[in-house]
This record gives sequence, structure tokens and C-alpha cells, in this order.
Amino acid sequence: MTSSTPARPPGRPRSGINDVVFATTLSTVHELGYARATVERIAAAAGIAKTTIYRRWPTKGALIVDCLLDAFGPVPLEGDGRAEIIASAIRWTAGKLGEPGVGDAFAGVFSDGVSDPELREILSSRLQDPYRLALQEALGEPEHRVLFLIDVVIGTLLHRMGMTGEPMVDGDVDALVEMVLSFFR
Amino acid sequence: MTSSTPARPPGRPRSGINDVVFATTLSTVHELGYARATVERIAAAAGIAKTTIYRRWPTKGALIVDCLLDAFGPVPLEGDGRAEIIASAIRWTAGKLGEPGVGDAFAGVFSDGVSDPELREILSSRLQDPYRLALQEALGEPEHRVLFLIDVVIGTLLHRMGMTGEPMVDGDVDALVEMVLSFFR
DNA sequence: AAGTTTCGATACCTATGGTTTCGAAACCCA
DNA sequence: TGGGTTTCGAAACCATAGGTATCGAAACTT
Repeated sequence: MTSSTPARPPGRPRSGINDVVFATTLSTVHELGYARATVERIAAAAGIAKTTIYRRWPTKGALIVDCLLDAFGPVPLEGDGRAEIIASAIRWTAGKLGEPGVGDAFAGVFSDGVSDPELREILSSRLQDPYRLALQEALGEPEHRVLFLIDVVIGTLLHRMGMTGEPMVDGDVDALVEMVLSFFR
Repeated sequence: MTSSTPARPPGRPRSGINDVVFATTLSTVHELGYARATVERIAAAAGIAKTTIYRRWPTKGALIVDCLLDAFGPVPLEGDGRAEIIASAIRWTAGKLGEPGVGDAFAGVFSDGVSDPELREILSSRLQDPYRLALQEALGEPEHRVLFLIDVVIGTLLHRMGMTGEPMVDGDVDALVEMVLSFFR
């Protein structure tokens, strides 16, 4: 059984910098905005070479997506009843998007994806699909209804951030929860 | 009374190319996407010089915003009762965003605005405010409620377009209308 | 010690937004 | 007809950003 302990591949091992890169990426995006958070600046702030980043992530978009996956983690689907699950998921999403850099980074990649089909594919398959599948199962809703739910929640929160530069205030998140529940209940 | 017929300013008059530029901009964005629809390509397709565009619009974002204002025109607020007004406004918005190039252009400037405060200001004041004010008056709703309504409608429609590359299908627009009405009724 | 892979540094290419320059064209007025 | 003023088109140009190529040094395994 040679696969139980996967043999370390030959050569110099990769240094464990992913966490540093993720953290630096978010803080750089938070400070400078998405467009001015260049890969070169992120690398410099992380104390590594730009080539090292491009050796691990093929594009800036892929880096941001991985960064967001790391920042979000799995969606908590606790609560009894669909209403509670939906409400907590919405509030969790709003909270995450409000963390420094996260909303900017999300809006930024999303924007880039508009005119970049490859990035759009990454966004859809790596970022949206896992959450969509988890929600489908937890809510017992068909795919198109969950996709609609995601459009409403993410779209509304991102539009507010994009238009004002600030995350949505709690009162409006409450309204969003109420509105979505009145439709999905 | 010399101001009744405003004297034509001296010098060579501007050629009437705005309509051509708007149409060419949308078709170019439709064919190539927002990012690849460069100002140079738009100018070439319109048969004019790039410098002529920059003489009239200070940035690409300003050009797109004017282009969208021209494409959208005033929001029709017909129908008796708030429900009908809201429903028709949502469907009108969805229809406009579905026209070739309009949705891409909208999503594109919106994206750029995420990391460009000046563009965000243009978007907010020139594009959003007029519609917001008209809706506030027609619906008798306070500012923050109308802003929330705009976040939901535009955000949802743009998220769908950004994620799939296609405008939202009628069935989902119906769902959006129903959901919004259940909250604003 | 040999082999393999990563790292950092640097130079480089390409695309894009935006500016500058300058001669030619179009208009008004005298 | 000719001077003054402004726009137009063409071209060169600049800065920034994503991404690639190269190469010597470092860090592992066997």
C-alpha cells in the first residue's frame, strides 16, 4: 500500500505561503481596491516573488477565487425549517461580504468575469456550484430556484457594495431576509 | 434679447456623431464583450478617430454611462397602483438589460466602478439618481426603500447576466416581480 | 554527490486607457 | 476673399497591468 502515505514528490517542496498570500490579497484589495491590487503589489506585500504566485495560480482571477473560497468556507446550514436555514445563510453571506476586502474582491472578480468566459466558468463551477448544491440538498429546492435565490442574495448585496462602496447595513439585510422568505416560505 | 437663439459658438461645429457612437458602442460591446470593446475599436467601427471620442467623453466609463442613458431613456411609470407600477418597471428594466450590448455594458461599467470611486460617483448621480427620484415620487416610498428596490432588481438581473452571460429568462423575471411585490405591496 | 523542483530577480511582451501634437477641414465674421 | 476659432483625423506617445521567459540559487530525495 504505497498510497496511504503519498510519497513526497521529488525536488524542492513548495513553501507554505498560501495562507499568507490569501491574507495579503484581501488586505491589499481592502486598502487599494480590486483594480489597484495588482499581482505585483500583492506579491511584494506578501514578501514573495510575482512569479511564485503565477506558478500556483494561472490568473489573477483564479487567485481571487481561491482566496474567496478560503475566506468563505462552507456555508452553515443550521436551523430547523427552511425559513431558518435561508435566513441564517443570507446573514452569513452578508457578514462574509462585509469583511474587509472580501466584498471588494468578490465584486472585482465578478466584474472581470463579465467579459471573460473562462473566468466566468471558474466562478460558476468553483465558487457558485458548491454552495448551490449544498443549498439544493438542504432546502429540497430544484436547481433553478436555488440559482434564483443566489442571484437575488449575491446580486443585491454586491450591487449595494458596488454602488456605495460600503457593505449593506443590517436593517437592509433584515429587509432582504424578509423579502426572500416571503417568497420561499 | 440675444439669448433667445443661443449664438452658435465660433469655430468648426461638432459633427453629429453621438448617435452613431452610441449605436456602435453597444454593438461592439455586444460582439466583443466589455473589456475587449476598447475605445480604439469603437472609434474605428464608428469611422471616427479615437481622439474625437476622448474630446467628448473624458473616460470610457463616462461614454458607457451616456450610452446607457441613451439606451434606457426615462422609466415608464404607467399603471394604476404601486403594484402595477413596480411590476411594469421591473419588466421594462429586464427588457432593456436584455437588449444586445446593454446588459454587458451595464455590468461592465458597474464592475469598473467597484474600484474607481470617480466612476462610481458618475454611476450613482447620472444613472441611478434620476430613476431613484422618479420612483420615489411615483411610489411614495422613502429613499432607502427605493434604493433597496433598485439594489434587488438591478443586482439580481446583473448577477444572472454576469454568471451566465445571458439575460434572465421570462419565467425568472416573473418570479422576481412576484417576490418584490410580496414585499412592497 | 546527482537529480529534480521551487524560489527570487529581472527583463520582457502585449493590451488598454488616456494624452499630446500637428496639419487639415469647417464654420463665422468682416 | 481672408483671418480667427474650433473640431477632426492621424500618429506617436506614456503609464499601468496581466502574464511569460530566463537563469542562477536554494531545498529537498535518493
